[in-house]
Amino acid sequence: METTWADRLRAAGLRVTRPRLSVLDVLAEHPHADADAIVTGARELHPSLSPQAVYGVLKALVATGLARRIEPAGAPALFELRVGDNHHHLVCRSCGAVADVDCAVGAVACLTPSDTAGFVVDEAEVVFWGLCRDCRAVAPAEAAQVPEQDNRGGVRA
Amino acid sequence: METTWADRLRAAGLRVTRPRLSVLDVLAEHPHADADAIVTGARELHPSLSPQAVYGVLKALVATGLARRIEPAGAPALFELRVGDNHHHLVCRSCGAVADVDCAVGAVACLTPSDTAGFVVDEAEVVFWGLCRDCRAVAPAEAAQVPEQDNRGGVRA
DNA sequence: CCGTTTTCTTGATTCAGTCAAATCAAGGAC
DNA sequence: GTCCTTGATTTGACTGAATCAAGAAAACGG
Repeated sequence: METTWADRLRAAGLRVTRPRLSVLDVLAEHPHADADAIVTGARELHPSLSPQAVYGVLKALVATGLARRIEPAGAPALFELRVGDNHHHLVCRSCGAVADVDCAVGAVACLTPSDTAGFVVDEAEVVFWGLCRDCRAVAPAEAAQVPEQDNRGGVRA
Repeated sequence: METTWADRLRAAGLRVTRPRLSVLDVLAEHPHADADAIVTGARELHPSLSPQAVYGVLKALVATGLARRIEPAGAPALFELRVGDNHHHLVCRSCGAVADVDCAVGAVACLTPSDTAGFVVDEAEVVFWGLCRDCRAVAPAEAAQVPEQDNRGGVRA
């Protein structure tokens, strides 16, 4: 990695602090971590780190575009460092695992709703819901009737 | 409307109760109401209605497929009665207004991510973010730099 | 090394939503 | 029509994510 996290923080007009580097480190290792996981992970590098500090750091990172916040329905917010590359997400209904997926073929069509109802659209967010490989393996029978999580609606395949 | 709400409740195996009819009434009038708005609205028809009752009713409606729950990032959950017609949503970053949008041309492509990473996808959820007509009119200057809500990331148009 | 400014810490608070026990009503049986 | 069983609602306490505020600490330009 040529540009260090410290460089990127400075470039974004943020001071380089230990909590911020710790959080960035955790995010680099766990690309879709929630605030709690980040606190736990970052404490290995900076034991005195408080949850509020993490929230503050994440807010700063998101505000400056270094990180992105994603909020899957029914789960705490997740944070990721992949920004500006137009990717979407696969979310497992069972375990909540998240995987990145590059813009699908035909994605451009997604950006042009048939009727914008007067809205000026600046972003299209796509979330694919399903079961990850592990959860399929663990509970293939329950796959048809996902427990506690049906009827989120939307486009059915 | 030929089939009444009472009929639909019975068809779904649910008892016909005043709280449920009140909630359905409010949802019919406000197609994207949050729990709080539903409580307020339903109390005009049934003053003693408690918030927990509304949560219970909504849970039952969602579980039986009579209603759908949508959870825009950063806002309380909304509920709607349009189910099973594969529509998506336009959400205003400024005021939170939600509008329905029928499946865009090319929507089928949305259901086929280029790489599913081992997931079995059963649903694709699409949310279009932008500014509604009213908010554009009120604050055309702030439109470029949306207050308190930037960097949600995703596909940029 | 010092001072200013940003950032972090500590603690309290909000808000959406859930859980559990007790009461009450819907709708079938009689 | 009345009783009874089951399911729904009420009441109240509780969880968990996230935010706010005030003081302490650290970053970094001079």
